[in-house]
Amino acid sequence: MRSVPIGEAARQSGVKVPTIRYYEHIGLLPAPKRSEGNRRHYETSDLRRLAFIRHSRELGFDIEAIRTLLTLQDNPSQPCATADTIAQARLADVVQRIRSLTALKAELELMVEGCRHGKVGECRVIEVLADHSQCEHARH
Amino acid sequence: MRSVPIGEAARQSGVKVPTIRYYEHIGLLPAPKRSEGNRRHYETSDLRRLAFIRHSRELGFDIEAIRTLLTLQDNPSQPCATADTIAQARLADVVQRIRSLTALKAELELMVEGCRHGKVGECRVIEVLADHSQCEHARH
DNA sequence: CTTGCTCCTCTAGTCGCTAGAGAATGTAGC
DNA sequence: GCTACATTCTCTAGCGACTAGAGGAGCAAG
Repeated sequence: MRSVPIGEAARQSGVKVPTIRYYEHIGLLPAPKRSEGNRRHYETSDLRRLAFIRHSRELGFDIEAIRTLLTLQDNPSQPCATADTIAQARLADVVQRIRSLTALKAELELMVEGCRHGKVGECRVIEVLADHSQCEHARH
Repeated sequence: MRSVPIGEAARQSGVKVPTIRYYEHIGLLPAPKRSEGNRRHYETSDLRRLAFIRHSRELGFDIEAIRTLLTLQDNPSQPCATADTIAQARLADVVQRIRSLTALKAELELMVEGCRHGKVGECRVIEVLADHSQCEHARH
């Protein structure tokens, strides 16, 4: 149980097999040792790195950001300003996204509520889509 | 001023020139008339359709949904159940997205707040990324 | 008639995977 | 050993919704 094949790594990390290979391909995950039959075998350190990547992706960091964060993790004596900046940028992005989605939600709700389930010709959904000015309150 | 070239259509609609051509290419926007010099010229009806597409994209509908919505708009005597269903599905999606982004926001805030701006080795940002269990409260 | 803008078509690239083909390897039961 | 099946391998191509760039033609003003 020192090292596990890719399927087991996938199971443990929650990252799909082709995605793990993809991460190796783009240089995010180091190429692991191979068995005699040319199969990848992952050590605990690889699995940790994979978990880091997965968690970062879940939080919405893009691959380049993760690349930077991993490099930082590999150099623990550096100042963490870069990591902080990346996280803050991501936070700002999330906040912005929530804002615009909330505006969207209000508008979609109005559309859906306004629909009287009759003919398309009188449908508020279609009407609003055709005429942006009908929903100026939530500017987007 | 009956019909306008593609640049002007872009300006009026807020859709970029290559995107307008792309919409034509995928059959979302009908191919407009051409001038002698082979330039596209858009009528008011094209501009209306383009505005519809743009507004729909802003609201996050995907191209296939917009294709359906446009077909509905072209047939106003049909029942609008389909339009309603599409809008409701989109609303449900937005609501879900807001939920998960809000959880994410909480987590990113904790990370960023926890960062003491020292070395990477003690940085909470990196630490949390490496260890998902440190943020179980917001399950994602 | 030249300058500079707009427009044309076409191909290829973006991001982060995902799907599928076709072949080899590993494992469990008989 | 042999067979069946699961897992793995490499490779290429596709997804959505554009975006970028090459290389060329048209057009309006000075």
